[in-house]
Amino acid sequence: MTSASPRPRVRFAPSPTGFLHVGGARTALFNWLYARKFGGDFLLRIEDTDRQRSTDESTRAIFQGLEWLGLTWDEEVVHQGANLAQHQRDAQQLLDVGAAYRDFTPLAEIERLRNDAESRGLAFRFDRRMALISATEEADKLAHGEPYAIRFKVPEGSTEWNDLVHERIVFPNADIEDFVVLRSDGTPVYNMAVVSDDIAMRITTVMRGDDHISNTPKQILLYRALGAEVPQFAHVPMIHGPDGKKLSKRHGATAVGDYQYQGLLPGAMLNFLALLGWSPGDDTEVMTMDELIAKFDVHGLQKKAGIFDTKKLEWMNGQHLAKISLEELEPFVTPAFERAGLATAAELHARHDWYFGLLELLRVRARTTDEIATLAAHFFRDSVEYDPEAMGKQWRDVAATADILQATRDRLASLPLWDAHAMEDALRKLAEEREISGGKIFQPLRVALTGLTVSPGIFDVLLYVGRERSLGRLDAAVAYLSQDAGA
RNA sequence: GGCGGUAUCGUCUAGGGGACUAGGACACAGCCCUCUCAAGGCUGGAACACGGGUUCGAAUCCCGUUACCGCUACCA
Repeated sequence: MTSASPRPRVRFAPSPTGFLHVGGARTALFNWLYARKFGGDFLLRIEDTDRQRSTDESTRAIFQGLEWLGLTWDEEVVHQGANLAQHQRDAQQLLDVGAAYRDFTPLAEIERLRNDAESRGLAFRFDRRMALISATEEADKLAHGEPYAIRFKVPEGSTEWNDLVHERIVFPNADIEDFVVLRSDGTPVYNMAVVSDDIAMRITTVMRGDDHISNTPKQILLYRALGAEVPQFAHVPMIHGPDGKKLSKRHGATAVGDYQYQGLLPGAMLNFLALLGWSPGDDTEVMTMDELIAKFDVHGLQKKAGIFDTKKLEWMNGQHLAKISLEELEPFVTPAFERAGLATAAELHARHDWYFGLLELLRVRARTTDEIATLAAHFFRDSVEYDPEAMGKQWRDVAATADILQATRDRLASLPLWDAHAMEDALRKLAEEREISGGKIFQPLRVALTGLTVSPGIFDVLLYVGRERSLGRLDAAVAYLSQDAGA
């Protein structure tokens, strides 16, 4: 078995047939963490040999997704499609060393036999003898340019490896048929291309989804036949939807980009993904990237598929939202403010202290950056829209409310300084004089200032809405109520 | 069908023979805090798939069963 190299080289090898999937992102993350942890290299290979399904748009989406997550790769991206000649050379080498043979059986014939067997409920298995022909016959077919596939000659015995997450896995070779490595049109089959590329890229540890476990014995056989060192393998579990089936579009958002668009923080996404299928062994959950790197260990990898729980993702995002520095947070929130049409980045920067103070107020109450923008709306708008439910609840007695709001306005207006403590003292005193609870003043006031029954602390709202606008909103509320009473 | 993988609260997980009356987190419920909402704190319900072994002793080791997932292509 191979020994762990001091400088591991790992890779993430997605097919560009769609957006970056959360499952792929997690596989990339584990590889990335492993590389960072041991000072190795994290490489990216785009497996674009399937011309039908591969698109440049998907390739760009994968780059974009990885960049957003901060999962940067160390060397130039490898495009598998560009390595055709190398794949063919390796397939030819298999032929040269006698590890593979030419199969002139027409593809149509194989398909016919397979369909036959299947219609009778039997499993079709390619029989090596079908391809057995004499040397002169083969020379003749070659001379006539007859097409042939190259098949790997699976040896006797069994193939086993020590998986980093599953420990020992053994496959009897008798269960593996002589698989094609190079099609009759000269293109390599998946397992051939992967092994050829991983050898060329000098990959030391192959960490991928456990749906590849069954491919692994074939690949190990290929490494050996090619005289290459067999890398270590780590098969990480899949991600399933809430119904236990493989995560797919019908489960909702599965593309990393969807979450970026919803206002998730990449750090939260990564933290959540890391914990789905991996555990540091203790109870720590909310971690920075540096902590993840420090704590990452393949022994903490789970064998069982995990279910994607968006509730916990949201919670995780809320934790990160509240914990990272405002400087780190700002670049993610400002675009949300711009999208919501609240202010431009320039306007926000011009009011830096006010803006950051506002963020501090709102971030603990939100679970996404978009939600912060939503909560911030009434701090920007000129007028307030009264929520009918809020009015129904806090402004029931119209005349009394107008009266208390007027009194509130007068007290606040008479304050020499627009200061939270002074405001609280004044309003609590007003409540005392009227023999009512503070809430009886604060709640109607909240509706007047925000139109809603929920908001940050009322004195913070007063402070951040500002003196002029606060008093203006109170005037507007009193006018609105008086008009209502008159009607 | 064959082969392979997996199996602890609804979900993510800790656990690697005795510290398990099975711990933490999300979600849920209640309480506290409190001007509302969050956040935070406390409390509660909630799991070792089943059956056999091995052992003085098993969630932990072995075997079987069941369920789920994957592979079984000249797809990736």
